[in-house]
Amino acid sequence: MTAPSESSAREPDEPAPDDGRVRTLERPEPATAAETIRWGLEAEALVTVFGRCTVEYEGRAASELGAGERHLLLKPDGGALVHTAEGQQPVNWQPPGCVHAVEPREGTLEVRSTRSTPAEELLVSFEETLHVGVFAMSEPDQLSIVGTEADLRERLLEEPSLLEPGFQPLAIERQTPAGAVDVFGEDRAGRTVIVELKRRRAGPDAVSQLRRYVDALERDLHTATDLRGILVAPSVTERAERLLAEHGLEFVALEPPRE
Amino acid sequence: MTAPSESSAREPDEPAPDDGRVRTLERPEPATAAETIRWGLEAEALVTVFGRCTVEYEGRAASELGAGERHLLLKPDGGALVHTAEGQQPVNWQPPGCVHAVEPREGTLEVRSTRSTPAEELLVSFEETLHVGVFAMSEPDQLSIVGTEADLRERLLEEPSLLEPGFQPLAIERQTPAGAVDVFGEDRAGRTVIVELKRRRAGPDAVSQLRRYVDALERDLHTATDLRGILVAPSVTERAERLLAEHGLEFVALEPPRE
DNA sequence: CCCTCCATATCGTCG
DNA sequence: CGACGATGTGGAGGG
Repeated sequence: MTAPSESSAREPDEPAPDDGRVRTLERPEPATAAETIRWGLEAEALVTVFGRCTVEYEGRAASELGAGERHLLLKPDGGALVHTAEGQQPVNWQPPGCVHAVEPREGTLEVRSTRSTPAEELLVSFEETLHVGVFAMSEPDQLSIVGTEADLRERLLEEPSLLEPGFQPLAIERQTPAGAVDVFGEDRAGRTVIVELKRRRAGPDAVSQLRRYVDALERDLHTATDLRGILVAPSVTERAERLLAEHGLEFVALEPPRE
Repeated sequence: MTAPSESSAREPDEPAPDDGRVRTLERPEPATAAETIRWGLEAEALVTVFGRCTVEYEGRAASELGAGERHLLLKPDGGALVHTAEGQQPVNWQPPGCVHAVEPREGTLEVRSTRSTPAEELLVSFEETLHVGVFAMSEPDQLSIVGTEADLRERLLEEPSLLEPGFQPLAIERQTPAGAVDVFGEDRAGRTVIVELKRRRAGPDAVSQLRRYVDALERDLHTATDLRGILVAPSVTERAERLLAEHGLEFVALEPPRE
């Protein structure tokens, strides 16, 4: 890795400038790193550690990862993420709510994150600590998102004829012995209609889900003949389409709104 | 945020030491930041940007996020992750395979990640760039993990009597019109057995899946009476248990091995 | 807590 | 590239 311009010299352990929101260490000694990381976690900051490390996990499953350069993210809510060069998902992690413990140990820096229910532990051992970053975070801002299944449901409720002329929605999340139905209503002829919504192309799972609700409601209402199940999604896979036909279920193409 | 020890002064834009594996910038100008980030991406390094920014996404859905301090991770494989103080998941992201573009623009630093199929774009606009990090990553190391569904299957195949005395596995991933069956075999009486495995407590979804396979194979083999469907998992939920009973399916408790 | 289900799910594998 | 199912799925909402 060749730098694009000249680098200034700064001794190991010498902290980078602290403007009150960022603090960094370059190649710190384990003891120095541990002190700064603990301080950052105490201050509810986001802490990063980059270096050569091994990772061990034990809990719902168990895993081992040999030595390599990794990027560790410690969140103020107790979450931990270990990222490698590849993949959107962290190679190892710990969910929010964990307790982070940082200890220098035999020349290495050990970061241990633990929780109970379920009992889980993540251990990241840095044999080389190349960078520590402490970043002051702002209060969380609300993410606004459109194009979800809830948006698709709103679209259908605002314009029920998108399902078919004469459709009348009567309830959302109506309970059945098999779970809650997305949209429950009646068609023009007064027949009960059960709608299962999917925000994207639907597969066999979606059909099974719809089938469960229809079965449950047929048993519950003893009205086997006058019950329709309709899958609403942008499209269906071929196997899903066959499953729908086999069980007398229907499909209506509809996309979630984009605004 | 009060530092645990004295900070040295370093001017903005003055790069931190470059030992060939880490390079950082503190409070860089947008143009300087863009240059270093481009250089880092070019070098297949992992690049981080911390600062105050807004985030916009448009693609499979669409989202907006107001200004706040966030941590951006740009991966050499083309992935992007925007992390806030909270949550294990990034608040916004882009999967691997994207093209990252970095531009200074009207006093801000814009990072844009795009891909096609599906067409998606993520735009992170930093109104304040507080830190840039460039980290040289090692080649990926294999993660070894135990306790998966595959491990549970191996356990069952090595000791078929764990299902029941006399069980004989005949195939794994046997194809049916509804998909592949986890384990396919015969019981002591010569009846066909379909096994669906779950590494953790099983819910209604797992029962539906098993039911689909049993239905498909009954139609395919025309042997409605001599076909058994067995769900193998550490445990089942109450609703799943009722669904199993309703459809004449069975349950056997078994956990994935831990070593 | 458990249960249930959505997700810009992501990821691997297979056709 | 699409389909299909596993995931240490995570996260939200309800009981």
